[in-house]
Amino acid sequence: MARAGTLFRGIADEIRNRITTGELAPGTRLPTESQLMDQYGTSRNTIRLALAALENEGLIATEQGRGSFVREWSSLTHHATRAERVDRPSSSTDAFVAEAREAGFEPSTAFSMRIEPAVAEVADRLQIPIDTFVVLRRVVRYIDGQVSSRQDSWYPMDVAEKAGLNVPHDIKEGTVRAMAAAGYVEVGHIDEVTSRMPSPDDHQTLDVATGVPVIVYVRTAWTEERPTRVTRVTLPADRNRIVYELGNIDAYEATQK
Amino acid sequence: MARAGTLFRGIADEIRNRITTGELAPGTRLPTESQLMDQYGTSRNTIRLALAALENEGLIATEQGRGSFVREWSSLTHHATRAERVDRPSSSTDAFVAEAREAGFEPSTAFSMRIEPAVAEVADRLQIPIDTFVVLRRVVRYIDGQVSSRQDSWYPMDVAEKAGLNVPHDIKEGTVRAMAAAGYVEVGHIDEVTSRMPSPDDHQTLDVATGVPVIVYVRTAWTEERPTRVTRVTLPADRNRIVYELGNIDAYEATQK
DNA sequence: GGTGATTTGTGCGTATGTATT
DNA sequence: TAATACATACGCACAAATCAC
Repeated sequence: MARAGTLFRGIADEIRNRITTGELAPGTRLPTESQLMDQYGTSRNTIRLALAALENEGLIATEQGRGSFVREWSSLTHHATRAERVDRPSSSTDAFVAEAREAGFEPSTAFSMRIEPAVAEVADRLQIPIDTFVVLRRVVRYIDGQVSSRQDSWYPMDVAEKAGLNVPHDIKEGTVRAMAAAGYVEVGHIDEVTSRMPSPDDHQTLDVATGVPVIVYVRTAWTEERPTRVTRVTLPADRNRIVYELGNIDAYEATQK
Repeated sequence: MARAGTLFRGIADEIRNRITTGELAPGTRLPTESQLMDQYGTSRNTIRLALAALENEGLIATEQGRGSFVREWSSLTHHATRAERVDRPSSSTDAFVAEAREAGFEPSTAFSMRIEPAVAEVADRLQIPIDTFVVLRRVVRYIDGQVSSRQDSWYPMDVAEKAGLNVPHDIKEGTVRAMAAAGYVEVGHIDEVTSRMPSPDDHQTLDVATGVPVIVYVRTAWTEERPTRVTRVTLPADRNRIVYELGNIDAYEATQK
């Protein structure tokens, strides 16, 4: 019962302990605000400060009319190196579907395409002038109806046209393979991984709650000649992790047996 | 002036707009709570709800007695693939120092070592029983006196002894090279990248503010025979990004000229 | 160096709205 | 419909940190 300097922090500490020790398991409902007021002999305001602190740490979620609940952080693996490897039979989407089904979930995807002027983030990486038109292909992935990730890929206009990417539907063999068939063979890429709190817009489009950051990685891929693709993947951190497999994977898998 | 459903959200929206449009630049001080009360004709409580929302989005930082300020998100690059490459002359620490100096900062590092029983997170990855003793080597990196990252590496006892890693000081040639010299040649690794809100402990040890997530990646490395190392790097997201360079980097660098 | 003014932090109370049960 | 529970908004007081003089 180590009460910290202030009342509400002390209360938050105690509840946090009960969560991290497992006494309050994920999904468990916390006592109501009234009960906590009685229990700690404080005002409702103080209780709400404590609960707000825990919510912003991603530990609990409060729902109007229902109560506060201990939040669960499951994690589906996003294979950053496996998804787009040309020498493997699975395309990016297929890897997601396989992973989800294996974990016992029902995956689905929504696809869209549009042509837009390149913003600085994209133009710089593609080495083209800002506002040059580019093709944006978006894939939103769902798990059991909830958004799992959003993936935006931008292609230079000429590359997209020659590879047939400027079409409003999914490409079964995968865009990387379609580009390779058109002569644009990717020989490398750079991934920039960052994390931030969701904007109000993200709360809607990604269905991500308060206290849960999003992971963002931006992949710039190129051929021997020039950059040909920028892909940005945005993932709610409470249900995703990114995995990079590098080097001799077989040696590791052998140790698992 | 699109006021959302509630007062404090509408106020937060307006201030957020002034920040994202650049009208309020990083470092700028916001109006005081009293001024905002007058400006919006609301109670202090409502103003504080709006400011708290912005703080938890990582947009502003409030300091007792001073005011609220627009937060800056700079980003130093953490080279995940470059740091430990054996075929390059720089060790992990050196890469950090070079990167920081190049960006005009003054880097420093603190090192420590201890022997401890392996927790599940480590034991599972090293394929050893829980509570088996392992060597933990910790590197805390600083930029201008502020923590930039914390790196913990765990080694199986026998590996650490043969490679001379169970010593309480830095190893100049790098631990990966020292292990290779002892016959433990890494042939691959897996990185698991996640993000979460800082715990109260992180707030202290990592000097990370409210509304700023931390990025965590756990690297499991192995030789042809078995896992030999688990490294966990924890980075405050407001001043770091992780970069993976894969494939033919030279081709990309050529396009930059 | 100190004092008072300013500014945010903590805590109390009350009332009403809205979603759920 | 009624009761419960969280959300929003008002008010007040004092503490703690900072700043200007």
